[in-house]
Amino acid sequence: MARVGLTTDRLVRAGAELADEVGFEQVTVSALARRFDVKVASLYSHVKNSQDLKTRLALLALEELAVQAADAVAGRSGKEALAALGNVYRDYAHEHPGRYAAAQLRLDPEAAAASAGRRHSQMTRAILRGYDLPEPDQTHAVRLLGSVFHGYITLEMGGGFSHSAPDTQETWDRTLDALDALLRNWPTP
Amino acid sequence: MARVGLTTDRLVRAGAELADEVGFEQVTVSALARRFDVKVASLYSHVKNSQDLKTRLALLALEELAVQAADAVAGRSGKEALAALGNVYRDYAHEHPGRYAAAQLRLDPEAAAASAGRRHSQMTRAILRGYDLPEPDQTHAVRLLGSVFHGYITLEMGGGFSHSAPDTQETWDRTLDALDALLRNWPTP
DNA sequence: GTAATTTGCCTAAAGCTTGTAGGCAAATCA
DNA sequence: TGATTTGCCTACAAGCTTTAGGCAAATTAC
Repeated sequence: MARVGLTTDRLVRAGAELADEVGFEQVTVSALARRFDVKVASLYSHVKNSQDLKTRLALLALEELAVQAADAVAGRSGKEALAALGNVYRDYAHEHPGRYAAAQLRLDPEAAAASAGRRHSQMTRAILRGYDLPEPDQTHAVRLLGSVFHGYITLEMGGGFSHSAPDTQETWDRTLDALDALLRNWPTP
Repeated sequence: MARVGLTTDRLVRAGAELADEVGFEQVTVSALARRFDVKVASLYSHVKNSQDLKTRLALLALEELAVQAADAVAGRSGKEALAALGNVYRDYAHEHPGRYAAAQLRLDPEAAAASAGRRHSQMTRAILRGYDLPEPDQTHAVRLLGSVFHGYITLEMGGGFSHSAPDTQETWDRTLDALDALLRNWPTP
């Protein structure tokens, strides 16, 4: 019996490809075994269970996103930085829909702590330096930006904006304009 | 063999309760049969298949949400209307997490057309009457509001805002303030 | 009120998924 | 070359989905 050379890492990377091809929901231990032409039980030496596999996919996606986000934000500020960060998320979701879905998986506290999650919020916080918001408004703004980016991408990819003009790219551009304007004129009650 | 009196409607309503209790993902034909103390195959006379059941749950949730939204918006305008609409979505998600998740199900075109989806976007559009935006900005704003509401609720419920002060109610209030300010000073390039 | 028809829930069975236990052979190490 | 570790295997149990066909309860007709 020839050995295929399975490793946790190869499984996770193949799982990510599979997710992008057929959707995160369809990533199963069975499907992954099929892809390596190997029996299902063989995977359980490398991955604890289905949940473990999905968590690893989420961590991979969060990590990839954090790297790209850091690169995009570096050396930019103000609206340029804002747009760069938003585009990273949106482009990643379009290019890797399965991975992006994986990144939304609800992680248990330990996994969340070990994830790139904190780097993401700090990236957003870094952008806000250009807008000079005092605390706690800065935290509110971080959450608002996260909401808009994530909500927009989810609705756009879910077809929520289909069936109506104008096209979504224009709305995205105007959304970034709107966020920039909002941050520059942040309301203080 | 006593008959339980299954109907499609009772199944869907029970499915909605089940979804709120254990999560939309855990709503299965099996679990529903168990809840009625009936054999699994019996459900297939009332529901085409698992997908059909989930679609019906989504339509129920969209309908309930549309009714509540219409009621909340009626007789209000401006920021009051904006907050009322946002609160309907957010409160519904907190009270009926499973149903809210169901409402996010991607529907096939026919189901989408028969859904309350259009009423939702028209409700948002109605709110914008108080802000006097010209087309196509109005459409952009509809999409932006949808993104913020949906994104915020998803992140809040997914625990994305946990582990950090201040509390989410405050951020929500400030988010509504920010959206109101943004719509009153909508940037035109 | 009884007979005929419809309808509701049943048993049975196949196929797919997750997960565990134990085994044999290939790779690695002494 | 022999001993040990490791990788993928077979076998099996249990849960979910879906279809086919059957019997009995409810409904309708006479």
